[in-house]
Amino acid sequence: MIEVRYERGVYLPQQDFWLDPWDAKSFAFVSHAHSDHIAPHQEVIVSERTARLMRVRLPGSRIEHPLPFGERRSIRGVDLMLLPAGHIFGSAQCLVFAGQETLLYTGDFKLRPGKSAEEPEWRHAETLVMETTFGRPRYRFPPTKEVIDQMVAFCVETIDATEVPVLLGYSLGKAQEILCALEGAGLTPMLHGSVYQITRIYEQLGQSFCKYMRYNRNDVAGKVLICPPSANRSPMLEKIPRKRIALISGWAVDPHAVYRYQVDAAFPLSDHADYDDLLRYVELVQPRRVLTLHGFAAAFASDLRARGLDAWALTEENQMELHFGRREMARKCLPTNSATARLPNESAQQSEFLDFANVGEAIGATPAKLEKIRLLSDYLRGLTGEQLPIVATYFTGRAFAQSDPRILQVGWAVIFRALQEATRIGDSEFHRSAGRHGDAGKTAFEVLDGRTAPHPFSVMESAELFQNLHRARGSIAKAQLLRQRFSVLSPREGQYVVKILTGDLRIGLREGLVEEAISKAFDVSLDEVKQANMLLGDIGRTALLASQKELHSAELSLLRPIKCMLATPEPSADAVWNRFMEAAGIERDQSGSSIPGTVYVEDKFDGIRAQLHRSRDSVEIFSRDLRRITGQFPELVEQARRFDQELIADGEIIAFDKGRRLTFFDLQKRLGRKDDTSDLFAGAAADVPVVFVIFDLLWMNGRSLLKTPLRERREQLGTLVLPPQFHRANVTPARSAAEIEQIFQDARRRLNEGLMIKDSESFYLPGTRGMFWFKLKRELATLDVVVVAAELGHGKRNDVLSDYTFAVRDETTGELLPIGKAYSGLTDVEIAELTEHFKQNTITDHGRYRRVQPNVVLEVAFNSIQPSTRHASGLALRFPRIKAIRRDKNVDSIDTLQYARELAIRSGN
DNA sequence: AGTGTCTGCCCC
DNA sequence: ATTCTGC
DNA sequence: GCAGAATGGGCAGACACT
Repeated sequence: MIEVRYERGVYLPQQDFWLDPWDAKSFAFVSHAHSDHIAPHQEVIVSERTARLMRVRLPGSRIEHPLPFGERRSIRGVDLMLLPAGHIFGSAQCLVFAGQETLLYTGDFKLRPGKSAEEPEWRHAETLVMETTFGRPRYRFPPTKEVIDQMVAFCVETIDATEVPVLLGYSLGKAQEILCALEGAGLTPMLHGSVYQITRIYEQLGQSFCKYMRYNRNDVAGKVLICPPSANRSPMLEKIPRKRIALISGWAVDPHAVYRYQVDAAFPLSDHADYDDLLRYVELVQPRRVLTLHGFAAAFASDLRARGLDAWALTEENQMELHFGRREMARKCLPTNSATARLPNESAQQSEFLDFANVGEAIGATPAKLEKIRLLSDYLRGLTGEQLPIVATYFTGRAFAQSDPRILQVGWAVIFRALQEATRIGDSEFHRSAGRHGDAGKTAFEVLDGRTAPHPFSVMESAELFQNLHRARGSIAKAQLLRQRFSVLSPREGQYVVKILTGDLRIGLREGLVEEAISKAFDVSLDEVKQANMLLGDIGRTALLASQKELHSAELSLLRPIKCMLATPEPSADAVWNRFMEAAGIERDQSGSSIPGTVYVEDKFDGIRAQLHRSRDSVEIFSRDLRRITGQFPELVEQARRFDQELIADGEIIAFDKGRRLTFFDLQKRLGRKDDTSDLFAGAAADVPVVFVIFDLLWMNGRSLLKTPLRERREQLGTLVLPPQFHRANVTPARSAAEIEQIFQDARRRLNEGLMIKDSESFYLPGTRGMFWFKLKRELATLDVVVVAAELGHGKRNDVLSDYTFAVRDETTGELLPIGKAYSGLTDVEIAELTEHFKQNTITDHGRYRRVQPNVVLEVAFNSIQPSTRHASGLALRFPRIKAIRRDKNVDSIDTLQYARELAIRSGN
């Protein structure tokens, strides 16, 4: 086989011949005239057209051998032939003959036909040396015509909006391809100077184009600007106020290309072969050996080996997709490992918060979880120790850590007010924008766009902003602070400030994926990260510890809350039992151990999940989301001091008086109430007495019980002496689905909402909703109701009527009285159908909200029903959800107000 | 002072 | 809380 | 199976408005 080496260019030592070397050599083949290829070699082999282009781009003297395509020649003892490569005008492949052996070097090439490059040709060769810029399966380009149509549509729309379309493509090759693509679309291209110059040379070489103009800054209106990518963010373009920029490149298929390259649109028109064409080319050439270079060389070689070919990468530069346009740009492009790689010549000032927002956009743009994690971890890795905890917290949609007691007291009203004042937009326009999106973040982006004077916003400044918002008293002061900031933020930054304020990032990434990104970024185990985050309740601090490899310093300790174990809902005793059988079956297969046969059944309590920490001299109570609620239950704290042991107990606080369980409704009355510690037993505590029902023991006398089976935990719990106002949850063992069902029926008779069913051998798994605890609930009753109004949803449901107000009939007057609203329970398809129906059955249209003909009957389920002033019926449902669309019923057969009242009375409310 | 509006990692 | 959806 | 998004009602508290 012909020997091949690689050293900043392909080298054939037996022939002493270089192929596309970066540095000046005595004798080399130059495949095409891109500037990175045309070093001042002494003697070159080129195609005739490349020779012409090269003379313009690299003046000076050298020995040239301009060869026609398809003719075999011998030059300086090298036996070779050039073939068209289809990459750009004049681009060539080089076929080298050595005895019986041949080697085909592709240079840059593509197979799909272009309008300004020759048709590619190929020959069989034993060795194929090929470029693999797009050697990954995700780079499959759509049909060229489709891309061109999109590109033309982009230009037309932009001009219609009286803005200037700017298309970015290399001045040699890509720009001319774009020019050809625009032919016949009725558009007038205007060429950047460097593009103009090259295009003229093309014309001298016999290529013809549609009519075009040279760039003239006073005449851009209605034209399509074609510029090299380096012009993005350049002073020239900055002078054009209203423009939309599109990148024309194979990298456009990356879902986050728009954010990475800071453009408004991106179209995948490439002069390189895509993944499928790379594979196809290998099949056409039928080589015995393949050597890959550029782009994803290693990955592509590995794919070929998986197909049984002898294939190896000549370089290991696998990061090329980060350097836009590879070699041509690589020299000018800053090296970067971040997801925010930018085109060269970016404006000098950089905003850290904009980086953060752009990473968020990139994460939101890809649906793939692993890609999200990769983007985030790359970004986190590049942050300072000061920034890291702040930004990690932002990515969970919070301004402050979970365990941080600070709250912002900033909601929609304050945000909208601040936006409106910052932009001085009139009410009607503002509400039109807000109404169109149903998403505060998007509204912020839209209204801020072009109405602010952005300047850089650092991560630390953003932390100060949130701190100040927290400190400010009153919605007016908060709105004022926000307004000041909005007016100096870019729209994207404003959008992300709003996203954090509303706690809704909506980029398909929440705490779980942030944990994974931290694990990946700092090369620590995911378990350790989760463990530390659970213990600290602070993802930012967790990230910082991870970066310092200090995660082990977080430990389970008394007086620091841990996440609680959750139960998976199941609709029937059979379903629950089957789950246990499945789990036991799997376990038996693996370990040979026997099925436990017995599960623990407890009442499900309708109160507040709570965690009691009792140390030698203090007591704390935490809610299920780790908030400290000690102050709300002073009498429980007082009683808890009587425990003999130090312990952490898991349980439920329920309203309880005179030996009788009260409802959640009763408990709620004292929940938000502020307690006056000087008057412990006077107010709220006396009003609504509570008890703490303990059902699990997590820690006792210095020992963690998390990895002790439930059976043993319950045994220990059984030995505790309980102070007044502390109860122990009863456990009933069950050995079959029928037994569970029996216990469930009993619970029902006691008007209990359901059961908890637990694997007696399971460990306590904080924060997980696993296959060890289940909850069994069933509706007491359902109501048949009729929809009287429909509203547009939010986020991705912004265009559908997904939110329904429904009514029952008052028998005495015949009136339809609203009793609740629901969205939950319908599939997207059903929502789409109902949207269509309601649009055609609208009585009055108030924009986002419309009253509709009462002709759709829903069966709704609910957790409880109680008196309320919210709806005209005087009743309200807790956790309403749609069970079914009752197409078999009409408005005459819905349930009555009288029946609903009966249900409310029967359930004790 | 009385009423109305908004908010809450609200609680479920 | 609940439910559906995409991975 | 998991994680995420998009939805429900109700209370007390804090402030704004009149």
